[in-house]
Amino acid sequence: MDEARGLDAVVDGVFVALADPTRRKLLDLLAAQGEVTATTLADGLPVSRQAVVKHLTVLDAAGLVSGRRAGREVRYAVRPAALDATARWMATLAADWDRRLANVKRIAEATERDTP
Amino acid sequence: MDEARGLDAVVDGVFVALADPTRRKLLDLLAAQGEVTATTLADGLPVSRQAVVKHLTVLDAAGLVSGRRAGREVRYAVRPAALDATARWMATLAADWDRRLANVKRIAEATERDTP
DNA sequence: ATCAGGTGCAACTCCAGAGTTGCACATGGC
DNA sequence: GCCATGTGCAACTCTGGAGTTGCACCTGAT
Repeated sequence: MDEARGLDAVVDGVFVALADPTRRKLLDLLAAQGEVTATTLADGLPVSRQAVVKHLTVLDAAGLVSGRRAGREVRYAVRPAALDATARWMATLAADWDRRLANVKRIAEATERDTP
Repeated sequence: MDEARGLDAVVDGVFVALADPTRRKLLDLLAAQGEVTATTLADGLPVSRQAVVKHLTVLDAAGLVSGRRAGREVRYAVRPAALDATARWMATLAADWDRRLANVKRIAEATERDTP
């Protein structure tokens, strides 16, 4: 098991991770190439390998990627679970807002009708 | 109309907006209270009104909230559309990753079988 | 044994943005 | 007209994070 934190913590990590454009580009590359090393990823980006490693650490903490050693190199790959969980969380939230907005609108109209 | 930008720009704005905990708290309060002023919102948070106003500007740019004047005050409310769009975008992306991972795994196993 | 390519660690610079304070401007109520 | 309340604008501080550089440490290959 790897998730002892609450859903809120997961969601928070994902948002922070996805807020950076370099990290999103990194996820694009990883999704396209499968299992790649940090050095290879740095070749396709305008930043140093160290910067890539730091980003991968953030993405790993967010549960969006994971790396495994293979000899002298570490291959990283994408993990859809956290992204999917956050997507569902957001969809639920959006639906909740819709519901509340409908309520507020209804009440406002009723009040408006009483005091024109 | 209010959306002349691409979907990527919308998604980017939403991620940046949601990455900040104070802004998420702000959205919570807005969703709970319906239409509120910046001053009222600041009362329920450990930050100044000016900070709240800045956050509301970011949230507005992301399409997550909108404010309308009512006399001498500006009432803000939540807008589910951008959140929902981003949620769908993420869900699609997660599904895409799943698909790619299945492919990569299949190819890797085939290669492994050829060169044991 | 030696070399090359990859990783890990640490110290450093730099700037965007989160937050503050202070004041000027508008608007509704009295 | 006067006051209270809310908004808008500008300048300022300060911390976190993105990025860099330099070097030491492994590991696979020859």
